[in-house]
Amino acid sequence: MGQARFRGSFVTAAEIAEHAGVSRSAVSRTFTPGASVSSAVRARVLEAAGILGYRVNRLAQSLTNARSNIVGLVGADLQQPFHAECLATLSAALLADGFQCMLLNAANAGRDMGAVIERVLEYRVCAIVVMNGTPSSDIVKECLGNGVPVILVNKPMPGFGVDTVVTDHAGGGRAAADQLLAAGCRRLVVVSSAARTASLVGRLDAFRERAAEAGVSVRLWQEGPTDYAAGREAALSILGDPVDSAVDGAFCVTDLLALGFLDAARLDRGRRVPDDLSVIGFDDIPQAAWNAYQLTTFRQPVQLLTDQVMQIIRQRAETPEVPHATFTLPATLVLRKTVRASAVQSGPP
Amino acid sequence: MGQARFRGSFVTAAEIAEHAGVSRSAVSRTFTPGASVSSAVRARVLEAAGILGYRVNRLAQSLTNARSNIVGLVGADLQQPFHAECLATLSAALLADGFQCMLLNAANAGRDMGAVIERVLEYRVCAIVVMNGTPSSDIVKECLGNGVPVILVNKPMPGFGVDTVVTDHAGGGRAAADQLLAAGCRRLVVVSSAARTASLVGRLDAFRERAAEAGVSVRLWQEGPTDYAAGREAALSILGDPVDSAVDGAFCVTDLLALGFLDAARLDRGRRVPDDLSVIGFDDIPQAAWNAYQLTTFRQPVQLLTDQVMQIIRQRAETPEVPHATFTLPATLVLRKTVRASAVQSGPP
DNA sequence: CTGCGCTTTGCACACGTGTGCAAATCAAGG
DNA sequence: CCTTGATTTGCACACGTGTGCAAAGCGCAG
Repeated sequence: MGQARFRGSFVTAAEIAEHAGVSRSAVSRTFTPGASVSSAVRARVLEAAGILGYRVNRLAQSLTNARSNIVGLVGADLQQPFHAECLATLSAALLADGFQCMLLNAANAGRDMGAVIERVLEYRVCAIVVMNGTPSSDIVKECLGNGVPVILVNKPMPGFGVDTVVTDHAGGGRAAADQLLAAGCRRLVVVSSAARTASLVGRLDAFRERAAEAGVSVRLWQEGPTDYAAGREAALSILGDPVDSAVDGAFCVTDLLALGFLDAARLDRGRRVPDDLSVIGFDDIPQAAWNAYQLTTFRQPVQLLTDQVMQIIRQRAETPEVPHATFTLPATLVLRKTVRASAVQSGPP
Repeated sequence: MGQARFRGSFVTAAEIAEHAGVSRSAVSRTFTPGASVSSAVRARVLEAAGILGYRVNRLAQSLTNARSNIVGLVGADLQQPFHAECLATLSAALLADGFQCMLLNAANAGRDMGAVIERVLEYRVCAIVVMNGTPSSDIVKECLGNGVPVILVNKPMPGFGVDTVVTDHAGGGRAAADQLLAAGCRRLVVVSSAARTASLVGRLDAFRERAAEAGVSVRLWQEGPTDYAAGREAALSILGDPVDSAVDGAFCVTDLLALGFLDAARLDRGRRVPDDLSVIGFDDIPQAAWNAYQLTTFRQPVQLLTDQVMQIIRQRAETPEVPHATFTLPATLVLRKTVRASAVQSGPP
């Protein structure tokens, strides 16, 4: 390759044109699919581009289009298994479809998730996907006002002009109650966190409702963050309590909570799972399948969620005016070994 | 706010200028720190910008600078706990320092990690950070030729004009051997994967070397991927083998391997850890601290690695010509409960 | 050879911003 | 009032690209 590669700055189309003895337009057209260039010119341009190491400048390119093909990906707690899986899946899908993704880590942001969204707006992103967390309505309005579609994952904001892709949390919550009831559990507890997230509340409420229908009351735990340690705290407290310690079924609204709950129940409180106590989680993070846990849980359809998000992005790119919608995708039960087999369905007659 | 916010496209500086009755230069200078604008003009510009919802177009801005303040973040296996932690920490640090990060998920890329790097070069990134995986030397040369600094994490490429930030894998490997030997283990195994990554090999070789110095031979396992299931496979095979089943100390070069190894050793092969068998991991992923495992391991200094990366980026932004270097940061032993306490240091006389 | 239609090429403008340079304005001292 | 110096303002250009439009080239039938 040419020595020009080590000049310390990027090569422009004009330099390629000069080197190939053609006009700059010819260079531009060579790299524009469907443009009209003779094969002779195209060949000379490509040769020069190869020698000099030319790469089209997307910044300049996006300037004329008034929009880049960058998608802003907003999320918090990225190191958490479920969020990491969403991020990995989404970013892979975006790249595969020719988009670039800008990652907006709203970790230390707390309530000012808007601050990071504001910053990515400056890059004229063609869409913003909020993987978790709650953006303020002001910043959402600003995005929409600038023609940037906003796609929320697991965070319904009805009537806001956004597209929403959610797991059927309520369906999962109901099914969780059904499982525990079928397993014969009659002293139930639902373990959540202090975060009143729509997805967590959706699971929780549906669970309680179903249990109520069956005439079973449910102890409620909603304290601390949504992580392993909080799950442990819950189990230590509940199973150590003279009144509540008789619980025989726990629905933890998150796998992380469930795994912490399991560890404390077994190791600190001496419960046998599933013989003394059945436990169900939600998300199906990789760790739930580990042999030390074998957690029965509900799998969020991450791939389907991602596919739907991609479809919305493509859709809005060409037809921005299509009405906004909410897409609900089912959570599927993953039967492992933390729920007692119900006598009726597993035992032979 | 004004109705103009719902026009469906971005507002330009020219429109602000017209609305405020000033020149476009005045608008530009208002948003350029240190530029010369009277407070009266600035106030009118800011008011108009607030009403119309103006955001400077970074794409156009970067056009003149010939460089954006976007940093390319390249990595594979993003959903893996250690990589997710690196990603979360790095992206947070970049945002805090005023950079934007473009995420390049090389997941399905296999060997063509170069393809994603090529694409991000088109955005005139001001640096590329490779969190894991191995970029081809060609693509690295192209980055450097275009004046884009390349920073490799845990992946030394000496003599390539790149900056490198690595954990002291060899130091960790040696210390791991010391720990197991001090615990009285004499039949050692080191569990790795088929991936001959520099970091994994570094840990492995140092461990074997130290063991050899002590006159202890080490069984070597290097099969499959670097994940939980592979760790399980290793334990099932090794501890089921009539010859090798007497091993009493295992160094797994990754926590994921270690946790799989632990589960299979305890649950499938009936070993008591640490009484029958001591296990050490590497990385200190969050799951290693969970009560079901309490894995003794080595913590990679993710925050220090990140700090160092940020320092290099800032450094190269202002002084590109500074010589390239490799920064080695220590791994720290995290003592938990999977290594038998050595009689000499813990028992009273 | 001429005329016609199609393909290819180059010119010139647009995109939105930063900034050097000169003009204009302002403050202050004589 | 004038003069001097400092500050502010606007003009015009540059950044690198895509593309409409007209000119030019080419192939082919008449």
